[in-house]
Amino acid sequence: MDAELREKVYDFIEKKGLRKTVQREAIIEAAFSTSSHYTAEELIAMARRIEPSVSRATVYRTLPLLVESRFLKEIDLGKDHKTYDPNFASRPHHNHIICVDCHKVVEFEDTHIETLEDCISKRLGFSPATKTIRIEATCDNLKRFGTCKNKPKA
Amino acid sequence: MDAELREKVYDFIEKKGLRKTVQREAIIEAAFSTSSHYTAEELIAMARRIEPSVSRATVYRTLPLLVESRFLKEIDLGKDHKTYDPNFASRPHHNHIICVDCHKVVEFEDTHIETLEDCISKRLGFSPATKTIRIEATCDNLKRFGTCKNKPKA
DNA sequence: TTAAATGCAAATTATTTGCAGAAGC
DNA sequence: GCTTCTGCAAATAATTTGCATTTAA
Repeated sequence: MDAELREKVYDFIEKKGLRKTVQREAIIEAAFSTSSHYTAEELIAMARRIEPSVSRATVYRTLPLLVESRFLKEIDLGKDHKTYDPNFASRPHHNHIICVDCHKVVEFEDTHIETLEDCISKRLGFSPATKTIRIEATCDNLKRFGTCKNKPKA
Repeated sequence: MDAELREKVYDFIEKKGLRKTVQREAIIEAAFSTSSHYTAEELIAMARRIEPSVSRATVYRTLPLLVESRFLKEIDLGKDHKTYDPNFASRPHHNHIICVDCHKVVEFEDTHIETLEDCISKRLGFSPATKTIRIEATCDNLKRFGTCKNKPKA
């Protein structure tokens, strides 16, 4: 986990008047030591590798805190469960494109989209805040081979 | 409900080899007789006003069919439940901007965004399909008055 | 010392499913 | 008549919560 980020996260914790517990430390460490997206359940497993006493409840209670801190973001990949993306600390403006078939997710940034969204928000009488763009598309594998690697049987 | 749309929906039903039942008719009628977004639970209530025998299970079984037909779309408003938007039949390319505080939702269309997304998709090796844009922002009421009408107490 | 945080297990909420009877084609 | 659909009620899955206990500050 990036040292600078770690410091920022603990600053946030402290400013909120929250306590530094071994469980929270483990969860934070786990949450930001990967660049992969994960579910709450997966984070429990990762945190327990660092500190086995971490309970499901504590992870579920810590996740909203991290989301509130803005270092972690809840993203919608169209699944039944929430997915978390730890990469907003380093790239606050990225978006996701998802293959409708193999569910491959690619992150991207684009300044034009940023600008455009600002314009649109203002035009509609809003002050832009968080933006979520999700493009669902067909990846090249599907186009070329009629199927992609991980295409579910369904 | 728009007559043209009704015909298209029943075409879809028929092409899939599905049967036309009173319950399905009521659900379809309810689903497309409003331009408001709704939850499954709300659709149950609306459909029952037309045909009281409609059960929860049938609504939950019919919703994925309508989504598959592309006339209804599941949208993510950041709630714990799914939200459905019946306006994609008339405006297939619209997007949503949501006030982070009062949860007001405004629909908008923008050709530039369309174009930009096509470019981005292709650049990343995808063929554009469904696009979801959700902008979370602060609405003017909040900016002006420090609060918006429906701001939850939380 | 004392308020906040934890683990556990039970509760909640949205959604899904098995099954026996009803109904479309 | 043969399937597909339906309602019901029970099952599931993700997440939340109450409470007694532990722990950080």
